[in-house]
Amino acid sequence: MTSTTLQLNSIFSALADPTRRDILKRVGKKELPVGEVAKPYKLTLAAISKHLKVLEEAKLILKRRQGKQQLVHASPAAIRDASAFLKLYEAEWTDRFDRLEAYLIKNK
Amino acid sequence: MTSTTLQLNSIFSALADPTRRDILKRVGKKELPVGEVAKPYKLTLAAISKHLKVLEEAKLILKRRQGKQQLVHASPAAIRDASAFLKLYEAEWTDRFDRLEAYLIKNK
DNA sequence: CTATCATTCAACCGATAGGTAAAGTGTATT
DNA sequence: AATACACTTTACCTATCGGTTGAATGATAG
Repeated sequence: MTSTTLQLNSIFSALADPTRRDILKRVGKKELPVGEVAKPYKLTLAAISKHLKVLEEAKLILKRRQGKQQLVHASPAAIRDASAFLKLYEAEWTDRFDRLEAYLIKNK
Repeated sequence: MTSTTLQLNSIFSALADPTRRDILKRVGKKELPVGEVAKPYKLTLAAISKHLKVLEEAKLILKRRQGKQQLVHASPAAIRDASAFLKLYEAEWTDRFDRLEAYLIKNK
């Protein structure tokens, strides 16, 4: 598999989990330490730490150490890749789909 | 969980598999019977049928029966939802990220 | 009706995902 | 040096995923 394929695999599977999408939303607005990231969820810190690892491996977030804390923020590159993938098909499919639907209605 | 959340879960996890992304790409160009969809892959028809079910449940494809065959085509609505989700954050994150990077470089 | 073609469903399997609890690591603080 | 704080890693559990084979279904052809 190409590296792009592997990247898309990890980006989309990272985005498939609602907790991770929510984390992403929050660290996109403001850089947060892991402890703060974890607060809204009724999950253990270990679970959040795992979610962050998945997001980091998909390059959707970056971490930097500041003293004892690890500060987390969203990284736009991966989101741009996923978004580009979807945009590529969006317009084309919409056109084809509209023509097909019109045809099916006409011949029903 | 809201229905939008559930939809995004199923859309992104459907897109996380490279075989499914490839199928999607092909049925976006041309409506194909299941047997044709299956041909390029070294998987059983049953496996492809499962992949199609996942895509259908995510509303990324639609099927219609024509005689013995089931014709498969891409449906743009779900792709638009996922694309909208990503676009929403793309610009915002890019801005924030650029400012943060500039700050970190200045203070390194 | 029966046979055949196109596809799906059911049962099963090994691997991966998401969660926990508990031990381990890195960085201040005293 | 010892303790505390902020995570991360490990070991484990259960559920889901992606695949297989083989039986079942739906639609047409003879």
